[in-house]
This record gives sequence, structure tokens and C-alpha cells, in this order.
Amino acid sequence: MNEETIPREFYCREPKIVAIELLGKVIVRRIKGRELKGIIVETEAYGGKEDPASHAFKGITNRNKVMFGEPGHAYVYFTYGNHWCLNFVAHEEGKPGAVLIRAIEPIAGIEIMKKLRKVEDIRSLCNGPGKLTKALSIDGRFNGLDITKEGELYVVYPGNENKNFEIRASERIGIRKGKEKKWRFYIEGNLFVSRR
DNA sequence: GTTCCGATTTTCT
DNA sequence: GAAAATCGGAACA
Repeated sequence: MNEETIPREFYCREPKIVAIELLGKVIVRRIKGRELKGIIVETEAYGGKEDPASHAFKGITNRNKVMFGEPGHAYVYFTYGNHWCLNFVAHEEGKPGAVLIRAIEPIAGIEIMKKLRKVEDIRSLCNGPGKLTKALSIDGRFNGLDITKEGELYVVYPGNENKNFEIRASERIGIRKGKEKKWRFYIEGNLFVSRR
């Protein structure tokens, strides 16, 4: 398949920039020798002191410490008593930050995802942060994982398809503070984006 | 189609 | 003890 992982430098920029640039990239999840893949179609950026909606806003805690660490790692947290959310740590030197992956378009291993999610509708497999972690079987074990190296979970550049798309920005979803920041980004017209 | 609401548990105050 | 970067189902239009 000739896949090339995305280097650490890619993530060493403002979360907002990385969130935009991640659209169209491909997440690879390996389970027992099989590959599940999805194109990133929806993201949200979270910053540090300047962003009251971010977990990192009030400083470092045991939960969010990964956001303060080296970019290019996964930040996985549990919320609402039911769901895991997948983020990629992304920030400039010395500033915490991360990008929440809100939705992906399944392109490989779809039958496995259906079993994990217990739904048949492809569009409902991964169109939300809690859904995609379930479809990819991602949980707290992945917190801190390096996603610039091939392994159980990593990110690669897309193949030849889907290079032309229009990016839209909007208010972030499910937060109370910091709504004035238009830091949610998605691919216009894509069927797999949540809350269209 | 939309809106409303309960589930469930970790984390921080 | 309250809130939380959510989901799915029920009720209503």
C-alpha cells in the first residue's frame, strides 16, 4: 500500500492548524493482523490557557498531562460515564494542546467495525467521537501512544483519492465555555460528518 | 424531520 | 457533589 506515516513535526504547530491539516488523512488501527482504516473528516482543536473549553485550561492534572507532553501522541479520555474520546496531541513548544477526532469515513475493515458497534448503517459507524473509538476498539490503553510510528494505531497520508475537498469551520460541539472560537473543522458535503 | 432525556463513571472541586 | 469535548432511544411534529 506504500503508506507513509505523518512525522512528528506535523503536530508541532498550533492545534487549530493541525486540526485543519488532519482532514483527509488516514487513521490505521491494527487488530490481530487485520487493518481498520478511516479518513479523518471532522476535527476540533483544543488549546491551553487561552481556551476555557480545553481540559488543559486550568493547568496540568493527572488526566490531561499527555496534552502537555510531546506532540504526535494519542490523548484518550473517558467522559459521560460511557465514552472514550480520541485526540492527537498537537501544540507548539511549551504550550499544551490537542486535536479531537470527531468523525472518520470508514474505508477498510468495515465488517469488523459493524460487529464492534452492533449497527449496520455505515454512516452511523464512526460519525461521532464516542462512536469511532468503539468502532476502532480504542480505550484508555491507548493514552500516550505514539501515533507517528506503525503499530496498533497510527496516522498516514492518504492515497491518491480524496485530495480535493472543501473545509468548513464552525462552533465546537458539546462544550459550555469558549464557544466563540470556531475551532471545529469538517469536510463539506461528506456523509460521515456528525450533526450535518 | 426535530427535541428531550436518562444512562453511567471518572475527574476535579 | 457536580459537571462532563456523548449516545441512543422516545416522543412529538
